[in-house]
Amino acid sequence: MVVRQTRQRAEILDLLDDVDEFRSAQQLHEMLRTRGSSIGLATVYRAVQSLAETGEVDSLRTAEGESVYRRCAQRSHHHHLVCRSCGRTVEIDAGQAEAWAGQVAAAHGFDDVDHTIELVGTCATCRAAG
Amino acid sequence: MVVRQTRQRAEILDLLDDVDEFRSAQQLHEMLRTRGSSIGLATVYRAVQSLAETGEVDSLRTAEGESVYRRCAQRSHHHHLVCRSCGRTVEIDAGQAEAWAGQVAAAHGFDDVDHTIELVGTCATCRAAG
DNA sequence: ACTATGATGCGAACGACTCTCAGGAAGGCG
DNA sequence: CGCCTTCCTGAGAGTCGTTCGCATCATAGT
Repeated sequence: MVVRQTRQRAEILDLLDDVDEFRSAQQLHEMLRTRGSSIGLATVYRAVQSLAETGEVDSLRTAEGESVYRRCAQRSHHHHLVCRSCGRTVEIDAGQAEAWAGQVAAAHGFDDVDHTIELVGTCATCRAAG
Repeated sequence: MVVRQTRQRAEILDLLDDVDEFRSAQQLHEMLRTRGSSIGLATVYRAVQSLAETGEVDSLRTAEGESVYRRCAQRSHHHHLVCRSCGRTVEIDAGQAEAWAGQVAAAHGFDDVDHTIELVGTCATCRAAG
């Protein structure tokens, strides 16, 4: 057996289905506690990490260095355009940017190149709201 | 007066001139101590932060969430291609990728878009070395 | 030189995250 | 259905990078 089906993992996946923004393990833990769950913080950290490893959730690091998680619609590789104000997230395909990255890397003799590409801006709604 | 010229800041800039790879505040502190400096860790953190704010050094976050700093040749905006093995760093211009980012953001109604674009790979030397 | 004010260095504090370990519960087996 | 192995859980302690508080120091304008 590889990954055991537990109440806690189910609770986390349920919660992530209800949330559209990237959330930290701490936020998820607090939200679950508020919902009446007795889940522990360490468990949230462990679950969210293993979910990220298997690709069931996406993770990235905020500018402050905190890891945040989100259940994305796209299961395949993609990137994000996040609103710095409300957290609204758009999943984007970065084919062009990745092609460019590959070229640049090859031009300098680099192999096995990983890329980090994330976009943060202010969405139309938040701009209108001031 | 805005930024005072101190022995410690000078030591840090001198050190950064001698180093080509991105280094953490802790590493810089240890290197300075080894060189005989009596500089404090907090001072290194403070100096390196303000230098990053004024653009005198570049900073980025490692996958582990640690902040690392480097004095780059290019003073203008640029990105990095870093060797995951030896830390060798190439400064790259990401005009294409940035244009793409601007388009994608505009297409989704986002404004004031910041981008994070970093490339990590294995350089030719390290690949040859196995 | 004199002084105002930013900078320093130390240790304590902080926050995100991980580890330890005893108890609990999946899930395969008979 | 009950048993047993093994993995998972929860609480608290610990780790690690970073920041804060504060007394002292030193830079740079007068």
